[in-house]
Amino acid sequence: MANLVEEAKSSVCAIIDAAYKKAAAAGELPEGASLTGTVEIPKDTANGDFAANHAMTGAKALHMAPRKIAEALINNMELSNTWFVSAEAAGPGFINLRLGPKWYGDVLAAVESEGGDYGRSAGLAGQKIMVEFVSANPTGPMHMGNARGGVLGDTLAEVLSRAGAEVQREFYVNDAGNQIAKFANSLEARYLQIINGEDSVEFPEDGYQGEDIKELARLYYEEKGDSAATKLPAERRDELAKFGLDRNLPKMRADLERYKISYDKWFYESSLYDTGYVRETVDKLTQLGRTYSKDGAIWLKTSEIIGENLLKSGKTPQEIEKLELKDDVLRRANGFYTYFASDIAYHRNKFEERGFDRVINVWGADHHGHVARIKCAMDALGLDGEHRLDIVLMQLVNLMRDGEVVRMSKRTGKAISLSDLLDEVPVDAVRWFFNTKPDTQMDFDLGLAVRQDSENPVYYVQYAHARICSLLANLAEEGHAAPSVSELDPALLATELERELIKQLAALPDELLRAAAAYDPSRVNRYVTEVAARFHKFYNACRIRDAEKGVLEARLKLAECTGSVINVCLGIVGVTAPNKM
RNA sequence: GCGCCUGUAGCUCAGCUGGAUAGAGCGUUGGACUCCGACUCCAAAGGUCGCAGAUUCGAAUUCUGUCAGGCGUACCA
Repeated sequence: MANLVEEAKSSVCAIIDAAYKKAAAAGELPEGASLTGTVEIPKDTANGDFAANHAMTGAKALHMAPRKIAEALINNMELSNTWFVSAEAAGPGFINLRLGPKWYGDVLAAVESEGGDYGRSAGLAGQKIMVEFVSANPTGPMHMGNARGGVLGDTLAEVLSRAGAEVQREFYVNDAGNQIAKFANSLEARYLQIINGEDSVEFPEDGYQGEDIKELARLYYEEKGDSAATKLPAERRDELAKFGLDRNLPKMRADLERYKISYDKWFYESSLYDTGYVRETVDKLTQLGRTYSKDGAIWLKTSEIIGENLLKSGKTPQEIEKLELKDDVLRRANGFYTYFASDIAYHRNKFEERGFDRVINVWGADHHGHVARIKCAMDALGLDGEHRLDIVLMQLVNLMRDGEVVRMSKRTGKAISLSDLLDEVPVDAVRWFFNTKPDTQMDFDLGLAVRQDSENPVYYVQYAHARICSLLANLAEEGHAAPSVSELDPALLATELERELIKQLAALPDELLRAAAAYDPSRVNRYVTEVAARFHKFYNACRIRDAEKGVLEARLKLAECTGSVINVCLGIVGVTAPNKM
């Protein structure tokens, strides 16, 4: 679990701290101040491998010019027995330090010894986190939004896990409530139309228009004949809905599997009703004084709860007034609970019954009106939704065909489903493509996707991996195996390109921590693309086969470590790392 | 109206906790294997960081205002 970048940065701070004490003792700098600052990696390596700004931030406290402070610190700096070989003052007062061979060797040693676990850290150790994603409506096939959400959720979960958290992936099956009633009504209409003719039954106005509904009704008819036509409508609808879900859910599972997503748990909304948990949760809110009755319905005092939170965070009553907060119905006048009520119960279950410290939901941006409400409901239950429930809102995907937007609606019947997409575009390309920052809108042009061969950076990265594999295989045949790091002299990796590549390998642990902290797994794409780029540059400029034995082996080792890191990263994104292409 | 998200090169996007001359890919133009995989590499051209103020040694980054686009604002889910 080594993080050589972090360790080097702390080392810089310690070195500067020691230098300050020595300089103060020698009377070169005023005593009694504590020098703090940040250490960063300069864009331009002409400015060293690490740059510290301690002299600049300390200028006021020491009443001296930053540049003078930097010089005094450097004069009193002890670099022997550190990773660094030189330090110099630069620019307005930066202290720039340069790494020596030992550090580069230590990076390769970490990659070698940790292998597939390289990049893991303990930053989130002890945290039990749930990532709930996709949770597509089981009444129809999954669409492009689900495709994006699937990659985001799955990759985010992986990144959190590698940052040390205990992560569970969950799919919430909305197999209850109003949309299931609509599903049943639609199936019933199609079924009766098959038996009695198109015009015999009017299709429900808010029904699901899709071809898949007709298909399910047809399947049911083929299996059961017209036996259900004479049954009581309620019984018939229940049977049809069950039939539909029993076919849709396994298909979803299979599509997701093909997409390389597997869940730890499929959680059924209906179970919350079966056990009375929804009612109990609403009752609890009532006992807490957070509901009221009006027009025959039960309402949650959303505006009151959110208002209290905003007051605490420093908003004025006037500002809150302007937001025109509204309350929400939990139980309708007809006696049925709303989706909101069951969602509150579901989230309460995640925290109270299953003990997650943190819960992350990946939602489409069209659900964002729901975010504040569900958090506030958790607050009302004393579950601190504000801090423990995070919603990743993902902007929707515009599906394009021939430059025109295709509307993604289940009801138009024209939507391109996830399985259609995977028929047209390789899984590797789709997973890579959808692993982008959640909050940007994106267009997905099917025509473009098909010819996404050489244009897609995923192939660039995969090519680097294949190249490394074949290099290792070829040289092994010639009797050159990569030695263990302990057997090679890292000083032989002396060119700028080799060192740039090693520095990039060293950055993985930090990169994964940042991706986890920002809920932005797309950082892995950019990171590994840069690994591949630096490898290609190195490979192009540094011959391996014809080099002197020590150099050859050191470079071979570097290639092997690079391949290992690429393999780890592609694994996180869910993309294959081929040995040849 | 109100709220959330987004405006950086022709296109798609990076840009860390405010740091040094704002970067990459694609596209365009030109170049590099008799050589470990040319699905690669090198180079050039391309910028009012939406706009206007404020904060400070220093702003694409923070704050305020403003313009543009997306989404939301149901006894739907």
